[in-house]
This record gives sequence, C-alpha cells and structure tokens, in this order.
Amino acid sequence: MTPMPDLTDTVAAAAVVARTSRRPPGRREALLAAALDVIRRVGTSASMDEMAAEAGITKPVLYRYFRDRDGLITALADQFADVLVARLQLALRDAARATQTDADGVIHRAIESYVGFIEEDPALYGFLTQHAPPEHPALIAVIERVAGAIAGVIRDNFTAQGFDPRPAVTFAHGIVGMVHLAGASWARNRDISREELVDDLTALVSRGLTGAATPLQPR
Amino acid sequence: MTPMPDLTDTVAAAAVVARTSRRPPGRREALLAAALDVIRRVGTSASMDEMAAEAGITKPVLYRYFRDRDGLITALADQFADVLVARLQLALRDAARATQTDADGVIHRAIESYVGFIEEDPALYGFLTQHAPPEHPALIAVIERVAGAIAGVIRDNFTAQGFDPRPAVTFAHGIVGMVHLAGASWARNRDISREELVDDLTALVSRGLTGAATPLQPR
DNA sequence: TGAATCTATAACCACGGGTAATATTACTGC
DNA sequence: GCAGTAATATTACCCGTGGTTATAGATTCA
Repeated sequence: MTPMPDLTDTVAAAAVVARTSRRPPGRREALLAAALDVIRRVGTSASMDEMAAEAGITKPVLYRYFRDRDGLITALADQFADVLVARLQLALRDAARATQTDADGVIHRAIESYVGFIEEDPALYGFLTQHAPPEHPALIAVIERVAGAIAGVIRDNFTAQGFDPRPAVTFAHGIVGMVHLAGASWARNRDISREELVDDLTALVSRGLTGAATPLQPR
Repeated sequence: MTPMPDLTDTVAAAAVVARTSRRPPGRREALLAAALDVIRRVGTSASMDEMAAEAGITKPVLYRYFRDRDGLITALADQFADVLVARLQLALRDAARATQTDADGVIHRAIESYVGFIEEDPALYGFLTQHAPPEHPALIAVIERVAGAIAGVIRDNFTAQGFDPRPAVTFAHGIVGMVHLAGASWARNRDISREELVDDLTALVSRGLTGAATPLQPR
C-alpha cells in the first residue's frame, strides 16, 4: 500500500515525501523466502521469532512488512496459489482445443502437476492448513483460484459440446478436493506407484466409478 | 492409563486398591459434550479453560481425563468419526446387493449423508482441522475409517462384476476429498440447491466428466 | 476419631503473538 | 561538515493459553 506517495501542493509536505523510502525493494520477498525456509526446517510450529531470526532481523520488522501473523500466512498462501495456478495453466494450456478423445491427456497432465506440487512442498501446505482456519480468506482464495481455472476449462468444453455448463464449478471443486486428499493420503504411505495414482484419478475424473474399471477388464 | 491396577501380593497394596475410584462413569463423555458445546458457541478458538468452565470444573481435571489438549482433540475426532461412519454405513447398507442400475442411488444416499453431516456441525470440523496438523493421527484415522468403508463397497462391487479391485482405495480417498471440499465450498455461499449439489457430485462420481453431462442433454 | 488416599483447586511457569519505548541509521538543508 | 528530522530497527515488555505443581478438600477403612 502507498508504495510511492505522490507530491502534494504544500511545500512542507513536499519536503516530507521527498525523503526516499529506505525500505529495500526485494525485502518482502526475501522475508517470505526466509519464512518458508524455517517452515520447511522446523515444521508447522515455526514461530515468528524463528522466522525473523532466519532472515537476520527481529520480530517487529516482520510485523512491519506483514501486519501480523495472519498477514504473513496470507502472503504465503498467495504465493502458493501463484505457483500452483501457473503450473496448472501450463498443463491446461491446450485444453481448449481438446476433443473428447484427448481429454484424458489434459486431465492426466493437470492431475500430475497438482500431485507433484503438493508432494514437493508438504511443509508449506501443512503450515497453511494448521495455522489458518479452514474458512480463512487466504485459503478460500487458493481453492477458488485453482478451482476457477479448472472450472473454466470444463465449462468451455461442455458448452462446445452442447452440454449444460452449470455443474462445471461444482465439478471443479470436487476435482480439487479429490486430487488433494487422494494425493495427501498417497504421499503418506506410497503403497502404489505415482503413475498408478495419477492414472486411477484420471480414470475416476474422466469416466467415474461405473466406467473407470472398464478398460482394465472389458468384461 | 492404569484405570484399575491389578492386585499385588502385599497386604498394604491390597488395602490401597480396595478404595473405590470416585471417578464417575459417564464423566468423560460429559466433558466431551461440554467441550463440544463451547466449541460450537465460541468457535475454533475455544481454550482449555473455557471448556473446563463449561463443564463446571477446572483445568487440571480436564487434563486428568484427557492427557493433554491433543488427547481431547483425538477424543473429539474419534467421536466425530464414530457418528460419521455409522451414518455412512447406514446409507451403504444395501450397497452390497446393488446392481449397476441402482448404483447411483447408493452413491446419492452416501453423498447426501456426508454433506448433511459436515453441514450440520461445521464448528467441530473447523476445530479439528485448525488445531490438529493435517498429518495428525486422529485426523488420518477419521479419513481412513471413512475411506475404508467406501473402499469396501467399491471393492465388493468391482470384484462382483469382474473388474480389477486395486483402484478401490484410491477411488475411495478421491471420493472423500471430493465430497468434502465441494461440500465445504457449497456451504459457504450456497449458490445452488442442496439437491443440485448432491446430484452433480453423484454424476461426477458415477460417470465422470465425459459422462456426467450426457443425461442432461443427450446430444 | 484418625490415618491414608483419591480428587479438585488455586497459584504458578513457559512460551509465543503482539506492542510500546528507545536507539540507530540515513537523508535533507544550512 | 553538521545539526535536525524521519524512517527503520531493537530491546524490553504485556498478555493470553497450554501445561504443571503445591495444596486443600472429600471419602473410605480401621
């Protein structure tokens, strides 16, 4: 907020705002990175003191950049969503011109990118879900952004094929939750291969329970 | 721990254990109920002091019945799982003899019971997810119990129809996550009717993306 | 009654989020 | 250069909450 206040008409005020902000530009990002480091190291119980120490500063500085702990959590969640949505968009890039036949390929790539993402940074996810209430605006924003991206693709394909696009948003939420929880459960014990997991989920999303098992044993 | 120490050989020790435990039988359940009450009233930030006060006792008594805060959370989660699984079993009762045709009915009932459950006690769910890490054994137990019940039904039907039962457990996890997140998102803004939500999720589970929209507009 | 013991309480400790009061650095005008 | 000023950083502190200890109150058997 107010990164560079514009000049006012009074001379006194001009003198005030003339002073350059000594706040380094990339500082906030560096603090976020330090917070992430300590979260990855000590787990979800990372304290504000520890994060400040990791960044080589003290607590009040942290509170200057992020209003409070909640602000830091929100910033982390936003960054999380940025990377995740970017990856998903990449996987869904050519989904618009996907026909029914290669729809499985799009779904497969999207699920794989999601699974890979929550797999490679479990600490951040754990920190967010533990310290933010499930109704936390930042977490809702993450879900809505991811689901929104998916819902857009579904809606496009449905309308292109003459289907009712209304369920798209519910479907998108369902898919997000499905991949998320199944991925988290899989990451715990890894009883099947990663490929099997993604294949199974792709089958479930694409053809559902009544159709998912069919290709394996065509009766 | 040591709810009733067994008799030793010394007479003195025998005299010790002769004294009846003055701990009332239903006390633990009453304390759990009081904890639930205060959680429903003040939200996820309910403290141990508040819960003790609600039950008309003080903190150390609470710590005598539940080892620590984590023990109370575990007890709440277990109770949560008990009721949820019981409801699900009821909905899945006649799923074993379900044919392909009425499979949708079983799925529909199961999803409806789940949605209804997380809808009617959001405070408990919020408390659990906020105060327990996502890898908390008690939460994992809830997920595994629910998913296990669903996986059993899927596996039975798959094997009965000559399909490969291996993906059943992944499918179950996926379905749990799907209904859960879609239900939570729906409970926030309720932009569609409850029936539409359950119908959509049933379609997604049963026939997937490629088949879900078909019945609405058969091309 | 009195000794022994289980139970509950009040007072306390530790620790983490959050915030003044205070010191330090850097820039401006003379 | 040198004050004066404003931004920045630090130390020390407050407060609430999980968890424990020292102590008082019941209750049972002799």
